[in-house]
Amino acid sequence: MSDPLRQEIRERIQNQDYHCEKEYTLSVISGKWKIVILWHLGVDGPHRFSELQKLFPKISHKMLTNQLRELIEDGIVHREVYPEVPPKVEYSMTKVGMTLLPIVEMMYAWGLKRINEIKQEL
Amino acid sequence: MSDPLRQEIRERIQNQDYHCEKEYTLSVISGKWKIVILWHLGVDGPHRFSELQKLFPKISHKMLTNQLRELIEDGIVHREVYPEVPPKVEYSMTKVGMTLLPIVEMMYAWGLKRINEIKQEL
DNA sequence: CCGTATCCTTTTAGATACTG
DNA sequence: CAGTATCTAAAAGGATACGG
Repeated sequence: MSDPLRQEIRERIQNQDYHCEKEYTLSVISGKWKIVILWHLGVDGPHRFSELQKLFPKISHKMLTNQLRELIEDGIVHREVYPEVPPKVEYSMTKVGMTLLPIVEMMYAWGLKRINEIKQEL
Repeated sequence: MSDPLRQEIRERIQNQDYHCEKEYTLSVISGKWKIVILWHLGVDGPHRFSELQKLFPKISHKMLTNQLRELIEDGIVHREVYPEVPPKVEYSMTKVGMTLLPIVEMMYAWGLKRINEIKQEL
């Protein structure tokens, strides 16, 4: 397992600690590569593991595996294994995952606006 | 400095790498305590350092300092020092910071809905 | 092709003590 | 009261090798 924030939030939910709704959402989308993964899966459709690797050349094998596993655990991403040789595995957004897209889009819009403001200031 | 994601995104912006708008937004609000800090400053108004400490008993002094400094660097939070003895320092949301609140609110709504769904499944 | 396990280096964050 | 510096323990993440 990786992210301790995720762990803690999940424990708090188990313990009926209901003051962490925002943190829960953040814990789902935090992680260096998660929103770009969500973006590609949500907008462009399903991707194989190796396709994601090509999209993000700098991500390590281990990191990609971890990010995907956490997204699956959180019900955001679905993993489909095709019984072929060599194996084929496809990752796609779940219904729940799709409901996150508006937030990602708002984040995109805010970031775009803010980056432009920063450029003005330089 | 702390968060390497923040560092990297800032470098990419400096280098005119404009494919990181979503990541920029995420980098601003990520950090274990930032959204709760934003929530309190945005909804309840300015707070002193010691007041924030009382709100989050588990946060360490160092962590709170770091989170606040990063939020200030990103133009989200304003720091006002009053020339008194003993010193009084107040933190408040900037105009830019206030524009983040709708995203935080969406995250709250999504988290609330999702946590309830998860409870149903148990 | 896809995923896991191990090793090892780097980074993180708490505790503590100190300054204006 | 507010903030900094140092030290230390824990954790993350890359590289690599191996298994299905």
